[in-house]
Amino acid sequence: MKIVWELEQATVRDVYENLLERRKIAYTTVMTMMKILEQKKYLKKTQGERAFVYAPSRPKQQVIGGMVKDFLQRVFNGSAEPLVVHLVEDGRLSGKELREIARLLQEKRK
Amino acid sequence: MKIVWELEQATVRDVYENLLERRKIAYTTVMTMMKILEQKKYLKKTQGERAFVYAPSRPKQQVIGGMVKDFLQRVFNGSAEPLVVHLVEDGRLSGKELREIARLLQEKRK
DNA sequence: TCTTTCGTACTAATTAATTAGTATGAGACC
DNA sequence: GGTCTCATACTAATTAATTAGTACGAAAGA
Repeated sequence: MKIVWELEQATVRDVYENLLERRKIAYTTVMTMMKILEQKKYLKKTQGERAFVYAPSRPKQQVIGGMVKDFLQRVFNGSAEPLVVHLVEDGRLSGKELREIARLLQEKRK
Repeated sequence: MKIVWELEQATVRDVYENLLERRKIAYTTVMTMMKILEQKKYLKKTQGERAFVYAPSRPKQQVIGGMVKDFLQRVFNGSAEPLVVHLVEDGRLSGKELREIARLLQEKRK
């Protein structure tokens, strides 16, 4: 999905070649995965010049939102606050990021 | 794991009965799972009165931290800030929680 | 036209995760 | 001692996810 989001639209070959740079994988494997993503309605395909062209069928934000929600449910029983606390306290956020978040909160709380 | 964390320590039967309240599951299934968790070093067992008693072998914070890190890596390429932004903007946080987080940030940035 | 290349559909092998059955033994109970 | 309950070890069935092979057709190139 990440790759298709990145490219906005892509053929199996596009994704295959992109993935190959990072790991050994068969062309048909990519095809199968993309077909499944299509069945699950994450991608939609249209007939291209030669091969099918796949494009995301749901906004990335929505998909990611769902994943975050699932994770939250599974690990934190659905509540977001402990996760934020964890992230803030964990030291993985730079000073700059912390400032941005603080600013965001200001906005939000108006 | 959640159940063992909750109880601090538990036998297979404890966990089994706890789970049964929420869904149908076989005793031996729970046993198998706990054995695997033990192999993976999430639980350690000691001989109890009759059955083995299992206890967490790693701090909950550490385990959850690992899960958060994995999720972050997979979904956000490892950066925490976009996730926090997402959580804050998503409307799943109450006013009270937002205030707490703001306060936390104050602390942090000192 | 013949051969090579590319793409798809269909099928299948492999691996991992989940769930559970069976044999067996130790102790409790009568 | 015989039997019932509970626990474990070992094995296995089921399901889901991942990865890939094969057959075949279209079309591009020589």
